[in-house]
Amino acid sequence: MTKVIIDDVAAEAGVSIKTVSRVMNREPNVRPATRQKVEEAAKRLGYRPNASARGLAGNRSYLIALLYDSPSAAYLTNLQSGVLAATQAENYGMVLQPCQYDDPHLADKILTTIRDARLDGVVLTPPLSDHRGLIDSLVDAGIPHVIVSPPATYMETSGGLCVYVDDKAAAQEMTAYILGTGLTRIAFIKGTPTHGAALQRFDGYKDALKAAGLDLDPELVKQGYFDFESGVKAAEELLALPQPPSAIFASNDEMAAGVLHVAHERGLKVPDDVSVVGFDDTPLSRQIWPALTTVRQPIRQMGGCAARMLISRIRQSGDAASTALPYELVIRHSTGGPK
Amino acid sequence: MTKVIIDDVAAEAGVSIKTVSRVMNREPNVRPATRQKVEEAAKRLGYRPNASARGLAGNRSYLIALLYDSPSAAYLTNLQSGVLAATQAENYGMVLQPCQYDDPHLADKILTTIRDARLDGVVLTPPLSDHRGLIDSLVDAGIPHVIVSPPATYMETSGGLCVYVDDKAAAQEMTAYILGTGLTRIAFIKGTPTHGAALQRFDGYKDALKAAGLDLDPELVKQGYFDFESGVKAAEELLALPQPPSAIFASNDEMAAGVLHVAHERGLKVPDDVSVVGFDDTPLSRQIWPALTTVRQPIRQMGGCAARMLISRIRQSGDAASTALPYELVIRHSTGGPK
DNA sequence: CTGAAAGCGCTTACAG
DNA sequence: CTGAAAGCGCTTACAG
Repeated sequence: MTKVIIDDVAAEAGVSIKTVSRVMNREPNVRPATRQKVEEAAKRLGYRPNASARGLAGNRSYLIALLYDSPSAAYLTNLQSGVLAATQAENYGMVLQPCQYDDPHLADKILTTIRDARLDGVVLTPPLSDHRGLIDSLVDAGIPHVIVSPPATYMETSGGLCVYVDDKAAAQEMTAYILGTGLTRIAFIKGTPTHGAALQRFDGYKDALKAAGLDLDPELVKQGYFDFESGVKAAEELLALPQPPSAIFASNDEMAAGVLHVAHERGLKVPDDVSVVGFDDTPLSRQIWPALTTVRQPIRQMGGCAARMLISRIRQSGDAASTALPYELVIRHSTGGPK
Repeated sequence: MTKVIIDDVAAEAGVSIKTVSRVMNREPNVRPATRQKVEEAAKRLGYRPNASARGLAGNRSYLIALLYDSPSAAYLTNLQSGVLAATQAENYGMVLQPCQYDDPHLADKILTTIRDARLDGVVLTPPLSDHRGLIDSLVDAGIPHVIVSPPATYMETSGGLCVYVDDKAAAQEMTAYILGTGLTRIAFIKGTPTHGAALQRFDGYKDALKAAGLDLDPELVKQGYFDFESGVKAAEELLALPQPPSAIFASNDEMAAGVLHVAHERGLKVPDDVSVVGFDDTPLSRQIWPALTTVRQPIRQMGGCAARMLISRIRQSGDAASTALPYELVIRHSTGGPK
């Protein structure tokens, strides 16, 4: 119960406190035998480094911030939980930083916050992942950062660290699945245009049509904004067409929920009259009726991966590289064919 | 850009650093004029206290922890956002602490975490709000804490700090509303039995029936556990009854979503064949079809209130008292009557 | 109501 | 690969 400090561990291991410090911070240049001796002593004593002392002496916080602007609650909590777990395993802490994408001074404010709180690095999440001004400021200021679901152009033009899912391949595969159920008149509801993933999903849809030898019918493509309301609006237009689609692929679950809403109001049976597909596999997709066919992204793992990459970059361990994580098609009851 | 420290503020205000410290920590015994002088100097210089230095010198973290065990994502993010805002306004920080209700060593683990991280206090959220062992440990160890939605018995028997909504009155009012639409055969799906709010909601339902001169029909009351699945199960039993209910009041939105699911599968029209009501006003309640009539709790405000009460208790400012926040009936399309 | 001194437990340079 | 000294920016006692 009585608190254990670095001197205790040093005494127990028979080394100086500086060596204990090296081990706790995973610094190189410690003999394996010494490292092990220190780790055992720390464990035996139940030593936990004092975060405040570390922060004060090192002029930094050992904290990373999760930057977000009102994503869906499910997305945020999953990502958060992944970041938190990874962060604690590395003797780091996580703080939450709500942001406003539209704030013209966003980049300045964030930089100030980072300096004031001596934050070690930040994780950017959609839609902030698309905020070029913010990203550029971070790069210019030399702030370590990792981007979750970056814009397509960013991935190609920079050496920045990113975590993502191959949205294009996922959308292509899902479109192919729908085609496989015998439906060819497939509508698509696009996501927010500035969001990289939105573009990729649309590309995947187009590629699948092309691969099947089908032409893209422009009247079957509607602009949405990743929210329920825009899904409703797009669905109303689509289902009022003289020749309505036999399937609607919405770029995310919330818009798909909007589509279901409109289908129900019009007395349409899903999937008999129209198939509906989403993207994300949020809890919502299981709770609406019928349960939604969708694409699962491993959000929690993406958070963990982002945190580990960021910390490794902060420590200059230098073996961090952008990572693509696997997606998965989840076939439920809003589409025909085998479940 | 160059960092401002307490000495700079002291010099600017013409006082000692100790006085600046008093002002920043809202301590008493500072002449108003002096306080103002310091506050102006701090503002002019853009002074932000160094959290690490405060923590090290004070042997505490100026951090409060939000303790939770997998509540709904919407609930967590809302509460979190309220706590975060209040906390920052008071020069405190917030950390997240996931817990496992069923862990037999939960109380010990939490106490250890609190000591290791020198946490100043904790906010308990459902279902941890009902964990007597945890609460007792916190009380015994003298750890400042605030309970969100406490068990009914706790409120009456202890001087503990709580934030809550009058669940009983809300459920009573909602039941009365359903009765007002002309329906009398109203079923009720209870929530997790150990959860105080679950009991209160059931009490409110019973009181409303009694006030209307109606007898409680035991076969119309089902046990649920605040999750989608248990809502499905309860609804299946209810709707298979020889004389099914004309309305179903689920103790939360997720269970209500389960009820809608079953109703749709059975080809029942909502609200024509059966009215459905939830509790919480999560985003889900707007995204399912038809949009759900429910009760809104001001979750975000509850978080802010809890944080302010906790910090005031930590500072021994001593004017904190348990607080009831207002609820609101949200009438949408899953019930008959005027919208 | 206000202040001068000591010290919290680490990391940073620097040395070897 | 390892260590001795200094100091980070606050708060805590203690004084007056």
